[in-house]
Amino acid sequence: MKTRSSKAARLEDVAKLAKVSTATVSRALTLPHKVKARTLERVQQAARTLGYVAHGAARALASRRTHTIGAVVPTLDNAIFANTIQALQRTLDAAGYVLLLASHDFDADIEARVTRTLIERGVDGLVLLGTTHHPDIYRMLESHNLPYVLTWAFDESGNHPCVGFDNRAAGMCIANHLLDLGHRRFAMVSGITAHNERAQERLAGVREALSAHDIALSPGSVIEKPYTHSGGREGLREVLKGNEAPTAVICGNDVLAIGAIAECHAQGLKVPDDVSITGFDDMEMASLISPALTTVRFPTAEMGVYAANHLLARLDDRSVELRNKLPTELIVRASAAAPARK
Amino acid sequence: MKTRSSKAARLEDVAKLAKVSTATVSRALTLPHKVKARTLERVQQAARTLGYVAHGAARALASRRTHTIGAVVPTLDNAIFANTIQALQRTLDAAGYVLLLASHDFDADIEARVTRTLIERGVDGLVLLGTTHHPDIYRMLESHNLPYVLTWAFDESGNHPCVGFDNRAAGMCIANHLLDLGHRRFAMVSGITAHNERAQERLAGVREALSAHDIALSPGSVIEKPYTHSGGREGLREVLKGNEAPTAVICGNDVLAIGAIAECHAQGLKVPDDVSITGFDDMEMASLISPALTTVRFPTAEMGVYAANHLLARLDDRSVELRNKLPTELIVRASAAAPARK
DNA sequence: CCATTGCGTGTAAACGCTTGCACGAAGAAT
DNA sequence: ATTCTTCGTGCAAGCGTTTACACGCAATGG
Repeated sequence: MKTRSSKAARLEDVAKLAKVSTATVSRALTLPHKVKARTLERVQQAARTLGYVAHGAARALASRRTHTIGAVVPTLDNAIFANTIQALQRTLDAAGYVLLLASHDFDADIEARVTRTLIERGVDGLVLLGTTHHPDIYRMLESHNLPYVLTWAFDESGNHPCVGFDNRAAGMCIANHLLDLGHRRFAMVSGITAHNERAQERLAGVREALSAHDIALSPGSVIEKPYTHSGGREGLREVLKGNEAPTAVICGNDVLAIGAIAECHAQGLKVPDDVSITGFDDMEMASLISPALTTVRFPTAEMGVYAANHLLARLDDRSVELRNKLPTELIVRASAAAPARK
Repeated sequence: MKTRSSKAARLEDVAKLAKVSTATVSRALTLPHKVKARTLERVQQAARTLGYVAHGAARALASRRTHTIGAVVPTLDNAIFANTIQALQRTLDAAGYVLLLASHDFDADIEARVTRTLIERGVDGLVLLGTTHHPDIYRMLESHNLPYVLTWAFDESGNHPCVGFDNRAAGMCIANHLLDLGHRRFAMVSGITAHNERAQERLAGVREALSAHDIALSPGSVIEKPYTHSGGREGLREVLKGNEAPTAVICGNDVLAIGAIAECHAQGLKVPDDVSITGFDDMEMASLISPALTTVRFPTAEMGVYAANHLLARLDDRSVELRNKLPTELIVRASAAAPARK
């Protein structure tokens, strides 16, 4: 039963109907304990009959709060980021906040542009992914005094609030596992390392672990590809071209690894008999493909939850630890085994 | 080089620096062709030196436009929805719009609540998924006169703007394919059909195709499970319990199908030799698992693009067709084959 | 019994922008 | 030269809230 015909009800309409001032209506709706129970009820009743829905922009303008958090991610096409975002959104929603989402496809300039757009839209806080960002981004964050938190990476410099884990340690971890299995000839199908410290760190971790065994990755055995299945397929093909075929191929994430495994199948290579393949992320699919993927599990959903709570706390002027390093875990499955003796 | 110390620059600051009125600055920034080239340049220069970023809420309040589009999806954890959202966000971004995102985990009440929240935040338009929604949602859309578009389903009633495809036809299509292969004993691991016309329609389509061959799905051979891998695994187990084992199991989407195939592997059943498995969606993973999945391809990204353009057109007062039925395509791969002769 | 406190409410001034209207200048038409 | 447009700009009135402050009243304490 709509009472007004042309336009949506405003605070003033509710006030009139409840025979109180707009101030009281405003308080009744946002700080219920501040008004007498009797008034509260009248106001609520009036709001209900009018189908009142607050005008967010007006509210934001007056209160200088939008109750909106922005998130900028490389892409949602990778299920693993979608996972973090899903957790983030859920946690924000429970606290009455809404998520503004943007993606940039691993392009630093686009990232700067969309971040600006989000700030312009008045987000109360911002979730970014990774530590490497366009200087403009950090500049805007600072000049707007905007709470933010970096995810998916742990900022060793200590300059930025962040929640993440040690990508380098993860790289070392997987490399050591393969070394333990007896592998000595390695290749890596990495993600694009430019502007992506996650990819850089994983590669660095691998290199570090290998060098402890006096093994170096030759230039031809490190291929950078976009984080897609076809990137994994191509990467595997290129890595095989080298003079000495690797017995283990470390992929920059599970998507690449799954692509690489598919390519092995296509080429008649047996995994792990002919070649061991590993990933990073432990996305759900990792356990479902065959052979099941050996990988490193990252706390994707936890990061979303933590990022949300971190920002909510700061917006509430509650104190929080600025940085949070979450644990990772080596997940041993079937895709990596001891190399065939030759 | 920040010029102001404490607070962000406002329009007035820019105006002062450029020695024009705020009106002119506003116009220079939003309707550049309305001001003289010389003035425009002065204003832009001033805006740049001050690092001016418009205040979205104020702008929205005055112009009654937020340049924000809301989207409400069941979940992002299914890559296939993430795919549509990714395309949606990209298209909106290109037009200067921003995406407010919410999810509800297939809960109709949560959906109504978050939709309300988005409307409250002042979205200019709304993208919903499916045709079945809480009456409150349609009520709010109407009373706020809010442009919206339904996706992932084609509204046969003709009451709603939509972009989607014929889920029932897709169901018939996959069933007919299996019938053509010679299957006669079927089971279906469906998604939860309550409040989900997509799941209902696919099931109905399957039933319709089978009944043309005088085959009926017994109650025990239709299992409803959440759209998760483990749902697929459990579904397959339960479906196998019936007195007559099916030679073909139609799964409600690819996620269920992948789970079902994994369960077959776990049980030592060969796909497709012992049992054929099919899905819906043709998510990327469908072609990468083994056996590769026979499924029906849905135009997921196209829906996102179309939904964005549809809303953008209406917000621009350009005319658009209200409904758009996109084609689907049977993708024949290895997971379904002729049943073994017995 | 008066002063003090606290509570519930109203008044009105922001909040930072957009935009209808008015105005003057300059060019076009008569 | 005079009138009519057109163009570029400024003035100022909103847009729909929140919130500091003021006010009146009741309860409390001395």
